[in-house]
Amino acid sequence: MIRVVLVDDHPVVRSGIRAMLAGQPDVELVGEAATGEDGVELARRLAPDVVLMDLQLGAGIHGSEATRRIVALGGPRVLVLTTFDTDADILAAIDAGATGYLLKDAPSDDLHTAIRSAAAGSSALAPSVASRLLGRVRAPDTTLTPRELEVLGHVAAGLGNRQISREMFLSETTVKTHLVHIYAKLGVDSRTAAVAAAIRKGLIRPS
Amino acid sequence: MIRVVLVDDHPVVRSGIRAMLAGQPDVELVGEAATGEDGVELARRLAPDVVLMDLQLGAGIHGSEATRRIVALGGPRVLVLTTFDTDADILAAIDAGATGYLLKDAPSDDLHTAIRSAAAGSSALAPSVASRLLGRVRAPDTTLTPRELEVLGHVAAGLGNRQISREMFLSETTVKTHLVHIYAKLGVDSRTAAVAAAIRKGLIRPS
DNA sequence: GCTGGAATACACCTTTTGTACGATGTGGCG
DNA sequence: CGCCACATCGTACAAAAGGTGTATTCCAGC
Repeated sequence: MIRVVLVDDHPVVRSGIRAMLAGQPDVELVGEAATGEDGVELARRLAPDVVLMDLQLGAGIHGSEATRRIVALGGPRVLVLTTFDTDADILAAIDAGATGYLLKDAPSDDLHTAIRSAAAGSSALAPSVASRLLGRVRAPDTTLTPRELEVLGHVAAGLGNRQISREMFLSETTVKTHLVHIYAKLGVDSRTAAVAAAIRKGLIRPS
Repeated sequence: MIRVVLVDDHPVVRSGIRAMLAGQPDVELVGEAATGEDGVELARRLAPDVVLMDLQLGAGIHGSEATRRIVALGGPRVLVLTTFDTDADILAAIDAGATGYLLKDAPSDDLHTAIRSAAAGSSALAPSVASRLLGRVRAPDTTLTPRELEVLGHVAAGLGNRQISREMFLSETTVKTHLVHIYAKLGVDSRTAAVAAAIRKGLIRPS
């Protein structure tokens, strides 16, 4: 029997996960918490096999910080739950020692298999997302320089080259040069396509 | 018995709402949909009393657009589900005829009372949103036509005008005409700025 | 049966953007 | 020191996008 603790600030999500796990004979939901602090405390006290951790907790410590503390306990594996796979802090959670991550809109089968492989200690990420994550982390040359990222941010904000040049105290030519490099690295050939690609890869945050 | 249809792209959320409604004697969940299109179709066919509508649907039409179409049917009341009450498009949903809105992190009691008051025809707006509604002057026509939304979606995907024209079986000039209208409605003057504005207003999905 | 929005389409012109050559300076590193 | 990535600027040209004006069709609403 795999003992699971769930940490999520949304009652709806907790209820949904609870319902999804209810039908599983080899999984038992032993505790729920709405905040990171409570989650850490619960993990310490109940020593579950797996902790399902939401990243965007409304109040208190962030999910990745809670993950770090739970991993430090030594026992439980942490599976990160997140709404968007474009989320930049998935990497932070992995870095904090999360065993894997799951999209909240994943079908319930993915949830079950992910829990089981996490409990089994396999540090492999969920199959459906593993390739995407790996592709993002070690993609060929998607490493934009700081300056290029800055330019890309302004492009995504809808600024033209001249506006960007003024904003960054550059000549328009330099902005263009940066853009050429950005296009090459992202494999696109227009500013709008670059924004689309950057959002898809989580290089910039849409807001 | 209040008949309810649920529209949300997240299986976890659907499962959670379903579990929350299961214990209610006077509420019956008669249908679920994962996309706006399916939701509209379901509302048309089942003629429920209340439709629970998520705003951020992963693919297809936006929740506010689905709300508009369902309200146009005449029968069902639409109760909007949203993750953050800072969401800009709550107003769009209210404008589209939603009876009220509900935060996803609301306790289950709130959900039940909101459903009942929606079914009774009275609107359930949280104070914070109500005040913002009062303080806001009528936004100048940000309602894009379906065709314009379609064009905007392709623009956000990074396509050029010619590619869009081929994709939609149009002439390039027609695409341009649509874009001119889109720019006017969004208050911008370039395709990239339009994408930025559309993402900020939740008109299109980033990913 | 008229009005008006939506969708379609074109011409003409200006501005912006992308591309293709360059070029210089700086800082880190083997 | 020499190499290289990064950042900076230039000119010139081609392609794409944006701006303005006009026009037709269709369909819904008054």
